[in-house]
Amino acid sequence: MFHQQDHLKSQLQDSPPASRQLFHCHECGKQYNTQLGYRRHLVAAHSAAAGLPCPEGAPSLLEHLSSHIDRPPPSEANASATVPVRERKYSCERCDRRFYTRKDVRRHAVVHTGRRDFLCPRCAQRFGRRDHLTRHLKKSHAQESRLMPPCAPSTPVATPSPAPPQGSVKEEPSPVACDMGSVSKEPMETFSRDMYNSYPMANAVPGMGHPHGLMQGSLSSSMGVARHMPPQSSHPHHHHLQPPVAPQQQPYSNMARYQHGSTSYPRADVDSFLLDLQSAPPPHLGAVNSSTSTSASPQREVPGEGVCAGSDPHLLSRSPAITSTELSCTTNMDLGPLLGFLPFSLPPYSPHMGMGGLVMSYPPATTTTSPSSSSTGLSSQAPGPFTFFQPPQAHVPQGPGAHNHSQLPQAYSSPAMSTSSALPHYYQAFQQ
DNA sequence: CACTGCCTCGACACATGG
DNA sequence: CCATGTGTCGAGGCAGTG
Repeated sequence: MFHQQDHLKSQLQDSPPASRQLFHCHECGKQYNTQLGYRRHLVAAHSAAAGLPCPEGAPSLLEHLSSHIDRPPPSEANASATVPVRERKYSCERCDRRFYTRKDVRRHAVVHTGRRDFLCPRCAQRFGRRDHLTRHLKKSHAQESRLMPPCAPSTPVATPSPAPPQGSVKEEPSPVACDMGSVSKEPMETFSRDMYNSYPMANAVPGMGHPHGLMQGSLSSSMGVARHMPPQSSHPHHHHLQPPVAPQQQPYSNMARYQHGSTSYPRADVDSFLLDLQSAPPPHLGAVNSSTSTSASPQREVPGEGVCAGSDPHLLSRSPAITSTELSCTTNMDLGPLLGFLPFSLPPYSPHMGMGGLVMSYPPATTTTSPSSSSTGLSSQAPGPFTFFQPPQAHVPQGPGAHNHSQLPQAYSSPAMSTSSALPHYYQAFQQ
């Protein structure tokens, strides 16, 4: 019936996934980065010409589809005679929404909890579901991912963590999922895991209202990305581990988290977050130790990370100090060692730095002039923990083009060195 | 049955041109 | 300023797998 859709379907199947493929409109030659964009174009521009109009007279595809609501598909019309009509017999206790399966209800719970345990290692954006993060990585960071050297999946390096990755909390998926371990089928994903694994982050702080909402620290570690606690948490622990970053960096990382504030984050959430920025206490490792040692388990990500770290030449080439730190981090949350190995002193805490979330920053020099500093292409994007922690002086405002954007994940670029063109508008809004 | 991931749609934000 | 086009994300449906 919908020739265009069939066409699209076949085209999608032919297209390699996980890459930023283009969707070409054979009618007008237009290209789209997303399937949705292409489909919308088809519906809007070629539906009439292609004979898409529904036989029933629906003016648009969407309207046509809506006409089928509560009606079995034509192909199943006959079968429906013998198959009882499905009903949404599982309802959400908090909103009375109904679903076809219980797992859908559980997954739906995230809507109420507001938890966003899946953090993008590249832009610090958070997602409530793993598949959302996966999709985000594929869509938004596909190109960056391709620069990453594939992580040998068959190279078992790290000792699998005994702790089940996500099992503790079923109703509310633990942040652990961030390890992306199960998603590591592509270079990009491999990179993600690397990001997660380098350093454990301070996690749940007692009384923070995030019992299991541990931001598996590993993620932010190598990337220097702050693993933000869910909005509910009024005391982000990420400030426990505060790398010396330019004042603007933190706002940026936080900002990324709220880039879709209007829809993704309730106003209150944003407000509370801003409050955190202003009231965040100086990094305090002690708090981290005491609070994290019993809670969550950043270690959970260890397995995935270990694998990557072990198989990734880039990671192997890192400083031994880092390696040892990582190892220690995998077993406990004591961040003392973590900070101890830092080659530089942490900058004095400043409210302007916001919650000390770890923020990844690319050293202007290394990222722009020596992408090959490390043995792998990944180096240019994931130069290693040390490179992410830039001495304050490194963040000197630079003119546009001061660094090569094509080789860097824009999101990771230090705001200080980022030009207005390097970041989406909503990112820029946070750079003030 | 639970977990995972893909597909799809709706909503929103942003960019651009009139 | 507004309309339009496009990209992205939240969320639900559902199939595959163990």
